Amino acid sequence: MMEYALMDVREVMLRPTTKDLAKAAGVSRATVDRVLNGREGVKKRTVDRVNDAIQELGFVRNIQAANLARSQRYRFVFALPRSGDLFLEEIVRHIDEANETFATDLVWCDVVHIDENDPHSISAFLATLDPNETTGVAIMAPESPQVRDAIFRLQERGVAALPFIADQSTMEEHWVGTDHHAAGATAATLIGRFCPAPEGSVLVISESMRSRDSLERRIGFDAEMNQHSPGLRPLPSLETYGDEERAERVIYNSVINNPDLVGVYVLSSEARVPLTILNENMNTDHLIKISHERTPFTEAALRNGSLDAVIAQDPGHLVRSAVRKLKAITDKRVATGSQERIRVEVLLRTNI
Amino acid sequence: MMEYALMDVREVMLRPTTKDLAKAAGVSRATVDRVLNGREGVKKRTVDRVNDAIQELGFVRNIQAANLARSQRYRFVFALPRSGDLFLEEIVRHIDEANETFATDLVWCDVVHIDENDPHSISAFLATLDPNETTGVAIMAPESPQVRDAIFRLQERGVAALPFIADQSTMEEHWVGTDHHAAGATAATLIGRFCPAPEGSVLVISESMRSRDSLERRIGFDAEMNQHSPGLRPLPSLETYGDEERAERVIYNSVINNPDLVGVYVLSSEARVPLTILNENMNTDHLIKISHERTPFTEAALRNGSLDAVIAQDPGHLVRSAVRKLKAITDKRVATGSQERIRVEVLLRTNI
DNA sequence: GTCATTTTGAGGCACGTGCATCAAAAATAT
DNA sequence: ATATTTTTGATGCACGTGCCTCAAAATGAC
Repeated sequence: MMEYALMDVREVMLRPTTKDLAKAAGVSRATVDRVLNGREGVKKRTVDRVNDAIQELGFVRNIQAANLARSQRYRFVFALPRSGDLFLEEIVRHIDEANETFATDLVWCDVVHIDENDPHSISAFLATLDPNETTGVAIMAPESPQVRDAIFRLQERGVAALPFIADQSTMEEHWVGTDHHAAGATAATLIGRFCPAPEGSVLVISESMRSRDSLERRIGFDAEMNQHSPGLRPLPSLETYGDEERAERVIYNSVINNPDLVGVYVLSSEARVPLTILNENMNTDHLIKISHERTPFTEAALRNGSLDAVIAQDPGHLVRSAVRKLKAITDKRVATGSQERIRVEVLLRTNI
Repeated sequence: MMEYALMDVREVMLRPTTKDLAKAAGVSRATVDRVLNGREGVKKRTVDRVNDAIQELGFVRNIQAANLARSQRYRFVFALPRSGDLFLEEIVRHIDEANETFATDLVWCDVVHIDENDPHSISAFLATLDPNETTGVAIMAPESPQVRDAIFRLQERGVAALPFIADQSTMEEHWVGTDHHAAGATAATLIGRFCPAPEGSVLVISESMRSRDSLERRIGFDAEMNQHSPGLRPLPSLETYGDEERAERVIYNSVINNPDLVGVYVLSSEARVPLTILNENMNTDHLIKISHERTPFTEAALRNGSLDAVIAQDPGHLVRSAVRKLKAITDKRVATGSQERIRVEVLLRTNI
């Protein structure tokens, strides 16, 4: 067949340079430079001529060379909540890994811990960032007017900003995270299909229902339950507020008061506390249990069967996607492609 | 709290250059160049001194600058089977997308179709590749001595080679794909848990069982079934050989002869033919059906409920990982990090 | 027309590395 | 010691772009 013989003998198509652009547009390299970098003092007619030439030649700026020329380095800050959360630990671990992955791209990331419940201090922190030493910030913080304004001012000063995992509704084009509604719905699908009996009530446990992602997961969960598992009855969300004693009390009460319990959905990213309570103090082997995020704890729980499924977002992917997006913003590119969509992953014992 | 005030005031740590290296090692830049690029005629003592300095300074070569200097470009070839397979079409689509994603890295990928069943022609094709115009090849072809040897000769000529999706057992360090055993086991887990009844037989359909991945999936599937769903009885694999008439005949017979059928597992990446046969000609709504790979067909089937789950590997991720690995081999780096592990994904209606 | 102003061109250095040449120094052989 | 060979240094250009300066040309105002 030898079909490969028909392959394009690709004459080594060199990419056009600014020199080629200048020649094609009939201007000097200095003018090309002025247009490319948006400098003042170029007549509209000339700008158009250059842009036409860009189109015609399919010119793409060689970013490596540009970065070299201006010794550009990227220094990104991840502003994360201070917390013992295992999921956050994973995130930090992957930021370290990203520092190796992106070393050749001259990217360096630092982690700074913020007080997620104090919008004022977050805003103050963002105000301290100097565009000369910080290229961009990935911010994981709940929405608030102060934070929103601080992000806005940050961008005006020329620092790229990107909501990270927790979303800021004002800038939905730019953010990194999963579709919480779909995640909740997927938890519902799994509980619905894993339950041997079509009837019973389902416990929903969360650290808090104040954040937008918790609410959206809950809405997705309920919608899916109602529509496809009408026999199952999701109970009102139990909130633990990160307090173990309180968690133990409310969970215990709820299990006692709902003898028809068939499943448990731990909605927040910290699954260890509620699951430990359920497994150690009560006989809940027969319950279908689903939680969020891959951590050493949830992995072990999947393996030993005390957890039936985990809905996860890949922390490494989240971090890398954030870095790529911040880099794209800095380079004034559009971060493109399916690569930046964070999947709602389903983890079972067999595909950890 | 102002914890951020404690943050490292990072004096803009510039990465050391070859100049710094030369000074630290007490040699000239020319000698540093000789050592870095493994040229002849440098005394062992001097080589050691330079390497010590590299360690000490933590020198990392600036690949962008290096590529610029030698106008390096990467041209990779994806050698894929010729076929109307929807999964392959997705792969090709993502190669196109990767050409945009990696444009700024001076990477270009071409697709070449090979005859997967003719090792001789594959070997002949690989022999035509000129290192001057082809930097590396991702090869999706079943194992065979001819192909193995051709890959070996290719590498000797200085062309990077990477088994793609289909694995070559001789080079397991370098390959891109999923753990087939885990994929099969995951299919078994899902069928086991989705089935309302704990008893019955399960149909396993494949285009062919000659390839290693099919065998491994089957082994993983059976092992998981035996251990965790002892009541379910997986039937011997039905092979369609890509022949629709044959497929219709064998599937029809199997459904008739096994009235206790509770589930179907379509093992190969082409799910359209068997699923269409099942859905159109027989009443199989009550069966749990699972297949592989995300394609427009499987997506639609998940949405309309005619398919219960899809075990998938992200085609975009596969392609990008292959590109990154080929690039790393070319740059003589080690492709590092969790990023290169291809996950066994579970797709349900709610997380497509 | 002259003058001021805006727009453009020409040229050069820098970024960090690869690669080449030629001379100087050091090591080794005779 | 001298001749030969091996090892090292000095230097310079190239890659594609950013950024700077100074002069030339074009344009507009009067």
